[in-house]
Amino acid sequence: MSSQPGLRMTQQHRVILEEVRTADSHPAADELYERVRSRLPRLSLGTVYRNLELLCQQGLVQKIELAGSQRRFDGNVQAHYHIRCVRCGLVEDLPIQPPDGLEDAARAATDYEVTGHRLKFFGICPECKHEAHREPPR
Amino acid sequence: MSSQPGLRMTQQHRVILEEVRTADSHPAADELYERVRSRLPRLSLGTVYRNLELLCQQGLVQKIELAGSQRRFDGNVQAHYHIRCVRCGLVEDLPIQPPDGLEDAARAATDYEVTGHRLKFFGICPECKHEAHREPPR
DNA sequence: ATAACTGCAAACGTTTTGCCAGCAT
DNA sequence: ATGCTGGCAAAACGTTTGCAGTTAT
Repeated sequence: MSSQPGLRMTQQHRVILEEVRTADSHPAADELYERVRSRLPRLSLGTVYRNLELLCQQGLVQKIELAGSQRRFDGNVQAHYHIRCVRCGLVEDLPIQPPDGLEDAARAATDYEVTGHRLKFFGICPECKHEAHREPPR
Repeated sequence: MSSQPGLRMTQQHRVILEEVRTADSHPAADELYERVRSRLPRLSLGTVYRNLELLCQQGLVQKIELAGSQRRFDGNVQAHYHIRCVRCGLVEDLPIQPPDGLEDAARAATDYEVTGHRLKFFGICPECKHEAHREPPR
């Protein structure tokens, strides 16, 4: 891997990637920071952000954009959708197929050169359904 | 309108709503701040945020979440999708229908109580297609 | 009198940046 | 020697909050 000119695969780079990939939830930068710090205690938060940005550019990690709250990251770069619990903020993968002809419908409706889409569902996770009353995410 | 107990329709409230609705693009809070300030020069940015929050709660305005950049607001609260230009950041409405059975497919794939979804397309707007090289959004 | 709202400024949390040292090439 | 990278700390950014004064009920 890492074939771009002048790109070094450092320890930090590798460990951060490993941790995004092994995280069960879709971690935010500061959660990742904690996780990686247990392996590289001198790591700085700035480095986490810098490396996540690099990993995204290399297509090894995906940003999950949800403005207003924190950005989250996903080590699974296959096309897939997410569902987010509106109570606790948890984000999970949702293994469903892209609807047929979705982007074609978009192309028919606009002059944009359509390059992709993002589909996110909202709902209440099983745990929150049962724990009736909880603190909202933020 | 405005029938909740203890909710006042102030000048700021009304003008902010008018400006979200008349804005051609989907404005961010600070763009709105500028627009409204040309009509109410002493208005503060805090008031813009507070009123946008109220307007969202009343269902008169919709937040468009795109983390990493700013939050944007939409005076059109009908169900509709958006397309965003990956070069210049412009957000426009996209008048297509929700795919049939989309949320049902999600329900089948998860234990969440699915309450909604958000679908956003990405692409390159006609203007950017022609102006070949431009500054990226941020 | 009470409660809702405003302007202003300070505080907040997240992300980005500048700087200098270290290390791989 | 060069240049990418890291740690650290400061800055920047968008957003929220506390406060004191104002206005409508």
